[in-house]
Amino acid sequence: MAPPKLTDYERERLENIRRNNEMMAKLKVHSKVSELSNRPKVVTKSYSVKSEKKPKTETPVVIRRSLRTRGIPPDSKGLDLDATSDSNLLIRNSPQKSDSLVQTLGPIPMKDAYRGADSDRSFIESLVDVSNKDFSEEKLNGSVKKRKIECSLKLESMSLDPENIARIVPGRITQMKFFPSNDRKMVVAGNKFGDIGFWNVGENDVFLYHPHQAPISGILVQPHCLSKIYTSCYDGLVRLMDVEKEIFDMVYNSDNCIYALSQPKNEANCLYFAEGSGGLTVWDNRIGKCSSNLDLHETRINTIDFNPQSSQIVATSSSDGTACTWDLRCIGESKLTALRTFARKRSVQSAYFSPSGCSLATTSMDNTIGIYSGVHLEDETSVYHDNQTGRWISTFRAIWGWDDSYLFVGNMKRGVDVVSTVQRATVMTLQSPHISAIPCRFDAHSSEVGMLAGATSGGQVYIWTSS
DNA sequence: GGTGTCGTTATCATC
DNA sequence: GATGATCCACGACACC
Repeated sequence: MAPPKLTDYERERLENIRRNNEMMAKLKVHSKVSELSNRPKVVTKSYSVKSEKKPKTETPVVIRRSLRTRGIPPDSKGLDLDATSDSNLLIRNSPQKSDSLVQTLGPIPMKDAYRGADSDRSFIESLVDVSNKDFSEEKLNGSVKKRKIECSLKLESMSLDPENIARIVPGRITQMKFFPSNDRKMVVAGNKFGDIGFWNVGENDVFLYHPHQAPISGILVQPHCLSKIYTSCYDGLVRLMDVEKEIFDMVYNSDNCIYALSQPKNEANCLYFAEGSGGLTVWDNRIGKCSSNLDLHETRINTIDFNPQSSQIVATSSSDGTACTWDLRCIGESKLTALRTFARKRSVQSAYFSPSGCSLATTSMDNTIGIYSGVHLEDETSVYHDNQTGRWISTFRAIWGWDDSYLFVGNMKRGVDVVSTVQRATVMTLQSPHISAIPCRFDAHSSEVGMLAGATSGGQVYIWTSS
């Protein structure tokens, strides 16, 4: 088959991509964190390219738009799996679709997605090893053991060791998670370009992959099999990174953006993702199909969170200005109605259940953090918090710590505000001279009390620890 | 009510 | 230290 004819514009962009890839290789994305952290000043300076000319453009952002949003009637021919003829793919700043730049549908070998200069073999083998080890121990101890956390967090003891700072991906981090492992302190982060980076906290190596073409909207490390990691993306795809098979498999492909990804505890068979304008899609892995497609909100759903005590109860937050709780047992009814609706004055960026499942915390663009408690979450408290992040910083989302006492949320002065649910106020701010940007996305380690990861729009991850 | 435009915000590489 | 590029979040506003 003859190669597609390219316009000057497309040739220029391909050349940019090639230069970009060369730069990433020379940068040694598989880099030494020590090089970053040994600097006398803040670590953000460390990603600069020494004697390298940076390409002007990054990998193009492929945006999917639904037929509905483009005012086109539904396609009667169904999904066209030939990427080169997929008219739903638009390249930003490009007036026409480009055959060479559209995303790959189907599985991508990890070796093709890898962006590091050195081999990722050690990373792959260690992840497979630790996954098997964790799984065997779990089987020995009786499966699905719920790990009880003795929570005795002293906020004052939380500190930021410069060794625990790394730039994991280029550009803005949109999602970041700890591996749900008791002994492994591994962080995985996704950025706006569709990259996924891995960092073993404290170690030197960072491993970067490029499985998606647009902002990463969800990362799910399977708790009972750490070598399987689901990712969702604005490009409309859900992928499964299977480290044993060494591929990024394609699970789901949509014309709509996917804004969030979630899964109930101990329920590996189903995936829930926020699709398009207010939709919640339920994907059943056993049959490889959607089992439900629910229209829950007027506009995009930003987060999906399951109640830790009841996997049938889920909370959604939406840009329509509400957070809602839902009972999925009623999913068969003609129209699912919310158990409760929590109305805010502006869009709601997150709604998370507390570790006990007894409270719900929302973060909204109306500059509040809402805390709901009581048997039916009827008791409402609003704590003022400046959530005006603008377009360059990922929106703030207050997360719970290791019990129902505290919430952690970034602030515009490069600190981490700690909100006490008892005092109903911000009681402390974690700060450090080592922080060079605003930490906007957070995750609390599942078993290590006091280990909190914060991610920035510059690709850095900061790990606070408690002594 | 729907659509389009614009202002706001921070980070980082380059000069 | 100053400057320019970034660009898919959101809300205000104008216009139809």
